[in-house]
Amino acid sequence: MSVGRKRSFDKSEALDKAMRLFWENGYSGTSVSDLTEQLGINKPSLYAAFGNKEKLFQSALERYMACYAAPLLEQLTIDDEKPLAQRIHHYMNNIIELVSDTASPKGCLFVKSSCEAGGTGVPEEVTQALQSMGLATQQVLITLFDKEQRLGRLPATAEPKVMADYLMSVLYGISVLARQGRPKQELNSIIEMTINTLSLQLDDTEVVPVAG
Amino acid sequence: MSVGRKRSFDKSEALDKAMRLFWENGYSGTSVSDLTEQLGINKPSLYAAFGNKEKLFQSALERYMACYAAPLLEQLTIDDEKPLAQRIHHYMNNIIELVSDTASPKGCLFVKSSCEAGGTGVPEEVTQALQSMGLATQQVLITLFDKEQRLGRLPATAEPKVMADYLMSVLYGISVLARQGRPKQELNSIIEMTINTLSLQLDDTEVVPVAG
DNA sequence: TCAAATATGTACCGATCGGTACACAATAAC
DNA sequence: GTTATTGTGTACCGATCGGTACATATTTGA
Repeated sequence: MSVGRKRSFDKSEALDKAMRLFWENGYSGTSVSDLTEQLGINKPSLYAAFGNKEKLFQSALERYMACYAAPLLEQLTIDDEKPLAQRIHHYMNNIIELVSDTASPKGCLFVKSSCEAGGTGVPEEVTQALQSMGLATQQVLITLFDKEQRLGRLPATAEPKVMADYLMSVLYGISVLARQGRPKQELNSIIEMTINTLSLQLDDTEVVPVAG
Repeated sequence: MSVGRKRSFDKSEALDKAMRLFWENGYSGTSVSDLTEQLGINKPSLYAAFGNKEKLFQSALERYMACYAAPLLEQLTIDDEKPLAQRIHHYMNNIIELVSDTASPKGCLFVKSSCEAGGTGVPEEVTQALQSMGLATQQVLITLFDKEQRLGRLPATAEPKVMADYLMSVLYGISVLARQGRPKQELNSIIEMTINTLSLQLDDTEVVPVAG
């Protein structure tokens, strides 16, 4: 065992509470006093356990991606016996559940943080971490579409990168709408149109408008 | 004429600078000292001219919507001799120019503020104003699609509200991607897929040319 | 039992926060 | 000129910011 006094709080639970605070109020909108009050611990304990406000935010962000975003993305890429359109539909449904869940703050912590980042209010390292996460997600989607294309499930004319960016933009937009308070039902109707677009890329027999 | 000493600065120019500061750093990320320093005026002058930080932000937000968002939306709804798909393509192009303009902060002030709002860091009145603005924009788009449908340019099965929400989600997502630093060229490719989706609603059989 | 190591609680640090009191400067009506 | 009115500049307010010094409380290893 380790030497010294035992920590009197659950570090994982504390990190979860911190994540939700940042999720609700953002990086600049969440003070260290807010955190210590909500986590039920003192400042020295917080700084000893998590470093400082910036590192705590980084940890909270990583927890969010690992616990919320990554599992959905993994399910999308792994479960490959079902048709791609069906998996994307399911994926988008899960995202909408996440960003409009009444038990959590509205919207997506990653999208919210990405919008807040870039200015002087957010440390440069955080901005860079967010950018890396965004590009990593994009790469996963590109790899997915690329694989489907190699398997002959997408026409040779399909562009995996464009499809990935398109899907991300719709999902990001849905997160913003959810943050604005739009009900889940309204967001769900957006899925259908998106699937239609991607279905065009999935099936050649559909009518595909071509620029001319 | 009015009595008293003349204001030594241009109120409109000052509001423009304030808007850009909020656009770059957000509401919580922008301090009154940041504002006075950038605007080149003293605190009492700022408070006399704009009330307080919250009212200044409201004014900056209204200026943004009036000078940037509204003109593009108006052009979309007024210029009705061209095909709808073409007008939407042009509208989305304009939005991308706006959110990735090198002369302004990346992204959209409205989207950024909407994501920041909802928590304790942003005054309740600001959150409500943002919500109203979002619903107003949605209503303009719904009215547009509704009108096109009544004119027989959209099939009776089209759902104006769903189309409006879909378009807004893509545009919001594009703003987030722009804030993350994605280059303009990558964002432009998203337009094509979106137009394809909306073209399905426009015409089931005819090929709709998509010109840049 | 005692020393080393780690956590907690209090109390505090300098800096900055949003906002203002007050003296003074400028302008217009009389 | 006088007076009323309005903007400017300085200097400051209490509150809060992120962060820490230090004494005390536990815990393990020796």
